[in-house]
Amino acid sequence: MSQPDTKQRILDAAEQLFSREGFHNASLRAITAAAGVNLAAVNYHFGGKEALIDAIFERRLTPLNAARRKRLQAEQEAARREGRRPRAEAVLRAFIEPTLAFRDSSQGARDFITLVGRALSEPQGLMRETFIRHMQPLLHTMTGMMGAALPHLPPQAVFWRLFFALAATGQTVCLLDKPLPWPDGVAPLNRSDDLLAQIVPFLTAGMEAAP
Amino acid sequence: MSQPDTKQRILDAAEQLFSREGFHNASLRAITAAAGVNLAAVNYHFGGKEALIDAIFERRLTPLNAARRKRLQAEQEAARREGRRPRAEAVLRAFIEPTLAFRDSSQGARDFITLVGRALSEPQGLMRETFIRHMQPLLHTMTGMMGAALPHLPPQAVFWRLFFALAATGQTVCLLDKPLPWPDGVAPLNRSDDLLAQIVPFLTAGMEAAP
DNA sequence: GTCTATAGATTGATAGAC
DNA sequence: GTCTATCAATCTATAGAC
Repeated sequence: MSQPDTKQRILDAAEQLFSREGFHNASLRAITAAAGVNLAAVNYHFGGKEALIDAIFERRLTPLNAARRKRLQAEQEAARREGRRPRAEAVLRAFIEPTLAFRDSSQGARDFITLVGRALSEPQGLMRETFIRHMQPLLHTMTGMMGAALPHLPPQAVFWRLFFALAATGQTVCLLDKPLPWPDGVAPLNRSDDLLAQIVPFLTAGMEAAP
Repeated sequence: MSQPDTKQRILDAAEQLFSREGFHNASLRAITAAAGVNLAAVNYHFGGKEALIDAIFERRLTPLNAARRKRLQAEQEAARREGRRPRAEAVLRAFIEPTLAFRDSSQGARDFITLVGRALSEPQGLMRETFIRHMQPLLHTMTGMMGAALPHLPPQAVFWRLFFALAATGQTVCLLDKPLPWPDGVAPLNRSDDLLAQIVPFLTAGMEAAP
């Protein structure tokens, strides 16, 4: 590879343009121009426009979900060692805190979060299916731990409350990365620890509400 | 108008195709073919492809937000009459119940909900701005009532908790209209009263959590 | 108001030189 | 691996007959 980072440059540009303009509205000409590579490079290195989607999600979600899983396993281990159940708040934090750290890490990460919002808003299609495929094992683990944390709740209720909590978290993180008409005197919660301090009590109370 | 419902037929088809394929990926050819009208009819009746967006959101959000506002005013009036504060749960229900009734009303309504999800997932653009413009006055009213319902909370906390609650509601309603890999033994909550019974306690507990 | 025909621009992909 | 040149398909929008 005479240009050893051509593939990464293309992924950076595609991530940014797919998230800002949408997959269909971001042309290969715009992507390759932003990446500073030749128009034909996408087809040479990836095989086509659609193959960029897999590569983008793979690159971001593999390390992010590994960080989340590590946090889940730490709580699992701590609960076992201390002879207690896992805590609902810890399970939520194991998902949210790595998410916010990821979001704070780069503009490319913030673009990727916007792209995740687009992926989930599609009724079907490659982006949506790729994202779901990458998330499913982690969500399965989280559901199990949440059931252990809330043993008095019916499994159906556990599942749906976790669904609501992750929907709120995901939509909030996505919306924070976009311009919104904030009312007077309300700060946009740009600092991750401020957001954490607001959302964790909200979600924890929801998870632990009386049935 | 020799074809008095040409405009409505176009709106129906555009709503369905914009929500399923995305704005840029739904061509005027596909829309006019689905509507059974001529290709040139969109430009004649609306002036262009982008003008369809305004017409679609206007047609759906005007009656839906009127129903929500009516429910808010009923709670406002009941609280005044009984000399109490508005209830957080009633404010939430004033938003959610008309939403679910709307969703149950037709396939076109479900398509529109998917389209709202797309509108919010865009970082900018006509769809996003049109939706926000239609929602802002109602959200302002809801924020004020939620502040009256939770007078012990700082206004910042009231705002953000309502934000989380609406993010969870919106994302949940959007996701329910799309195929998801439901785990074994979990029903998709297709019945609106089942969803209501699960989500209202979750959100109410979050809104009323200790600060 | 509806229709055909078409202009004018843009797209993803690829063949072939280097 | 990179680049130019180009093909074939698609798009929105519009001119003009009826």
